[in-house]
Amino acid sequence: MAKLDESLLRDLPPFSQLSKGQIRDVLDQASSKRYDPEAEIFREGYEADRFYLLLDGHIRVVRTTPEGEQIIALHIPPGQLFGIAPALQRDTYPATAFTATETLALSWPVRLWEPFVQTYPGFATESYKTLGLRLDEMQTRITELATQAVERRVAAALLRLVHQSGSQVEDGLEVAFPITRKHISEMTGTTLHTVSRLLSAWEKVGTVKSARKRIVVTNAHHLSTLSGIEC
Amino acid sequence: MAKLDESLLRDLPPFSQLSKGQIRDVLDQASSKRYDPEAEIFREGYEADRFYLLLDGHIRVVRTTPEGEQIIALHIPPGQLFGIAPALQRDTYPATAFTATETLALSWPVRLWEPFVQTYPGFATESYKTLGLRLDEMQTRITELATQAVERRVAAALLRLVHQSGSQVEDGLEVAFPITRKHISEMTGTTLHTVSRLLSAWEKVGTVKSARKRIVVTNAHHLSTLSGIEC
DNA sequence: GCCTGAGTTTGTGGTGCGACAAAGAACCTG
DNA sequence: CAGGTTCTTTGTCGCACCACAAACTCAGGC
Repeated sequence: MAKLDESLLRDLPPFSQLSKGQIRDVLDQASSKRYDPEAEIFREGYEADRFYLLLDGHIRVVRTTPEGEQIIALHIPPGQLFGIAPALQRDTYPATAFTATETLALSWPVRLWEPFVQTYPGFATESYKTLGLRLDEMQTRITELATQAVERRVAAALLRLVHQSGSQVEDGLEVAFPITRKHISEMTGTTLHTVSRLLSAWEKVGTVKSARKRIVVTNAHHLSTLSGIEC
Repeated sequence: MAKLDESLLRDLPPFSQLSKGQIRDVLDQASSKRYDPEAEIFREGYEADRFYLLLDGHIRVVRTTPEGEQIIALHIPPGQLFGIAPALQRDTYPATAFTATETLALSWPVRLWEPFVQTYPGFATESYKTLGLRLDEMQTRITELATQAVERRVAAALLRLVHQSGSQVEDGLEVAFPITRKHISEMTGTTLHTVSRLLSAWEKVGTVKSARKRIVVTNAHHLSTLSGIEC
């Protein structure tokens, strides 16, 4: 296990209200692990024995249909808790977590969830707030899938990506991790072919720039207009 | 306010572990209200000032798109908490709640949520378990919307309806509240026309019986096969 | 460098399902 | 029971999008 520094947690919402000693305690009980890109952290349906905090990197949380198609439920940016099945009294993970990049994460055994909630001020509040945001986003995606055309859904997905995990680059906002046309199709319920066509069209009118596994949004306003979302 | 009897809560999961005195306290702080069918209980975007327990009747939780289309997020069967925005640190309701039938519900001001969680054994556990189930269902619906054809989605929606709120009748399981083709289309992301055609076809082969606002599933197995869900 | 595989682009055709339309059936009110 | 409203059924048409197919491009390994 890597040596852990208190400053790792000091500024992260679930732990920001804790004293130095409390942070020390939290860290003492954590396991730290580094993952290669495209590694599996936990798997859908398996015993939910730990919960996680993403320190560095990006995570894709994925569900697989009976037919073997994958759909992306969620992206986790650094600093967030994930795999928090215990918060919802689940004993198996409802989805599979893959790393999108090289990744560093802490984890704790589920039996510590309750003590954390009871003991640490702000931990419960922040955890449940995160859950609320995710629920909200899922509801929004359901609404989009149920009512809107592919172009709007892809535009909305791109906006969310750069909003949640975008890094400022010279000519716009870039998705902060490698992402393929296939991945985007798995977020929006379409095919990689359709996504490719949309990106090509948008590139022609200067809305995005893309390369292999990289996407830069150069005109977020245009996507806003297309998707009906303000940003 | 109606007179409240302790037996109302004794057998409901969030309160089942409470003593008589505790139940008394919970009831003393509750407001009880009766609603007509198709009444609005709370509205999306408005201040989330109370949380609710459905004693009798059925609730539809609905989201409205910018274009004014409605999509049904959730059905609440009797005995469940709803409008539990405070559990997720939200200060506005993320959706609107309509009654599907005549309805009786209790409610409490949000400031009591935290005390309930802290004080009453089992309350937090049961509330968060419910939330987990809803999250799971939403994830399943996203997956369906993203990958499956209309027929499968409608079959799956019907199965979920009779599973969660079905009442045994002579020739099968009947959806326990009035429901139109339009409502089903708003659960599955299609049009009432397509739903009508599907129900007609299924009626012809003896899978369902339907009348105005009523649906009876007479052959759940057939729907299972269509939807790929076991029931 | 060359080779292989993964990711992307673009074309062509077919179709599931939405859009539009219109009429019928059941219920509600006075 | 007349008249309106709400819910349902059924038809026809068009097209957005998927399925299939093939070629192109880039990155990494040997």
